Amino acid sequence: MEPTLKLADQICFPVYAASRLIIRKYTPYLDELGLSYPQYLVMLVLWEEDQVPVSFIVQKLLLNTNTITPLLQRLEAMGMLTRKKSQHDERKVIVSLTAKGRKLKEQAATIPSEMAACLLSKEITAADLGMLVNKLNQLIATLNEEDAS
Amino acid sequence: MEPTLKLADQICFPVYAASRLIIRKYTPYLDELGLSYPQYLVMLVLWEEDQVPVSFIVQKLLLNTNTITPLLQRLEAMGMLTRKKSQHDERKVIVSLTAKGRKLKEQAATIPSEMAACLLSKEITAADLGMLVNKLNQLIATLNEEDAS
DNA sequence: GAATATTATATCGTGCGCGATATAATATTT
DNA sequence: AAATATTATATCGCGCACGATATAATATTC
Repeated sequence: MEPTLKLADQICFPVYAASRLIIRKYTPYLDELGLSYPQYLVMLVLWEEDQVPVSFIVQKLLLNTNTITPLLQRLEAMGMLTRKKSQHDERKVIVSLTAKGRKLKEQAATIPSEMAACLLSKEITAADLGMLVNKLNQLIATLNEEDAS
Repeated sequence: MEPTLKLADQICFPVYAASRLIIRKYTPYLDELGLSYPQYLVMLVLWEEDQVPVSFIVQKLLLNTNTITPLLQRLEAMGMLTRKKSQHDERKVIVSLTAKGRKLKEQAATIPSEMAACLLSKEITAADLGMLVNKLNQLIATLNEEDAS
């Protein structure tokens, strides 16, 4: 398929639109937790691994500190986490969940399966979704390694 | 694959991250045109069909007027388009390209193939991209029709 | 045809995303 | 060990996205 200036032909727009629509679909569930979508992503990272430097979250979410720092400051103000300078290297800031932040994981436990149900349809099976995740992760890897150079 | 609270397992994050990384990759090309990515999308719509109401662009890009109106105002200030009330229905605002806006299409003509080249790799073929576009469009259709209800 | 509902667009406030820049701490070089 | 470079995080400014609300024009109902 020769790429053209038509909206539907390009990969960029479907990915961009799907991202926004999926996030919209998450919103009612996340409202119950009092989290925005990016805040939810930060919590997902910390629920997997706690007491990590800011750089770890930056790397996982493929965002920069100019986005992550304000996000963490808001989550700190909400009482979900703490930010404290590392003793070994005072440049690093270690992010740790509070009890409240850890507790929230239980409340979030049902979200993934509820969301998966929202995305399935006659045209999109669970296998399709798995394949999509797979190919998108390869695409991300390609785009990300070029960045490093 | 049973959905879990792990970042990598869910569809949401890969789509979100891929969207941002693809847009980042567009940026140097769009800088030459003096356009942001959302502004580029508006121009893509108008290059396909000119003299359309705001609602047409809203529908094509799956955005709302609270995003589109300021976007159009900036593009108008840049001299790319004009906004004029419809004579038949004064609620509608008709968006039309200026000569400058039409002219920009020529300069943008090389972007799609340049971008496609950026996204291809050992792991991602042109056929993969085609399939991705296809499945994402189905996903968008599913998410969008539920909205309408 | 006056009252009400609907439609189309605009405005406002908040939280991202990100390029550019700043700052402070550690590493490296000389 | 003083000068320089690098690393880790933070700040600033601007343009999206979007929920909530406003406003004006047309349609519909009574």
